[in-house]
Amino acid sequence: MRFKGLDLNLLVALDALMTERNLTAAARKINLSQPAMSAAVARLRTYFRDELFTMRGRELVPTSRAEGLAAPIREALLHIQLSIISRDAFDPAQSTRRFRVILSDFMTIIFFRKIIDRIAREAPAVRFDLLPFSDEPDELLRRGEIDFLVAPELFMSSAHPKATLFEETLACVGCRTNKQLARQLTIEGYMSMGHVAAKFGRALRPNIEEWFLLEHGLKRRIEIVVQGFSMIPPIVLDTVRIGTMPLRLARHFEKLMPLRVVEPPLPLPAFAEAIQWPAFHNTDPASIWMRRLLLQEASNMAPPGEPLSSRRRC
DNA sequence: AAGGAGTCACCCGAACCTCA
DNA sequence: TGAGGTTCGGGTGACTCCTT
Repeated sequence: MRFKGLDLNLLVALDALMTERNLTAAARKINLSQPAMSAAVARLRTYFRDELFTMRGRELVPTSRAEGLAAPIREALLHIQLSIISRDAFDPAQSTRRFRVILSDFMTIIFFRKIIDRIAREAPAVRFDLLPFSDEPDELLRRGEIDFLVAPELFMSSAHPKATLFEETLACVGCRTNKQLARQLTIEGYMSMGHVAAKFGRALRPNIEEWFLLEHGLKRRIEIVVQGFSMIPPIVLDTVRIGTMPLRLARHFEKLMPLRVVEPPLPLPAFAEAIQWPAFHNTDPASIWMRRLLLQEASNMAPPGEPLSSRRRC
């Protein structure tokens, strides 16, 4: 059977080959034998009039034509999966769905813990893979390899739908023994101290205060870079270093260790945390259910604690 | 009945490992 | 360090089965 001259099964084979980059593994993935997969590759080569894959040592390397075909094929297969195969109504109490979510340590501790507690009650068999920041979350959303990206809205592209969760502000933290934090923190004091800065992903992307400082031509002395905000409090303890982190997370750690949380001497902008999901999940009942739950919990978020002075919205 | 696609068995080349 | 054996992975031929 052919669709416009193309055997659609070949698209499944091509998708598996692009994922596995190994003919035998790709064959196993879609329940074919290795020779059958080899024959499928031959038919793909004939149809597309391109080598599609070449051998480099033991690695199967896609040609640019194969790279170009990969994304539309992935999207088409995901669309079939969501609109034809998984059309059953979503029942949270029975579902064994696994949600793959990229989010920061801040959002895991302050927000997602509540989600996990609630889901344990309402959907006990639902599972989560909470993943660290990737340098290409857009690509992962497009390929359907993650269900949600949870991040500051200003870092999100317009390529996928998104919704705002809640607003957050930044605070400076240091050890309670740090005398410079006992009085109001000045810009001079801020710039004179060593900083512990959180950066994300393999490319160590700067966070919001970094953007703000760069924009205003300010350069602080970063002595230690950590992969996540939750590393800042233990690193500044018993030192004269300071760090800048989300206020709610700072308040959380203030209860656990001798920290001092102070207002930054700069008008660091507040920022909105948001969720983003693949566009083809718009009608996926499980995704809709999860979005509703995330937004409900976000609207119930308590304010971050002692109000700091008013700030600009980012 | 014919043709296409599957499996099985085997071949070949590249990479890796071992040992003199 | 290089030769030879081993392993891994893709390709091919013969045969079978299924669909048209």
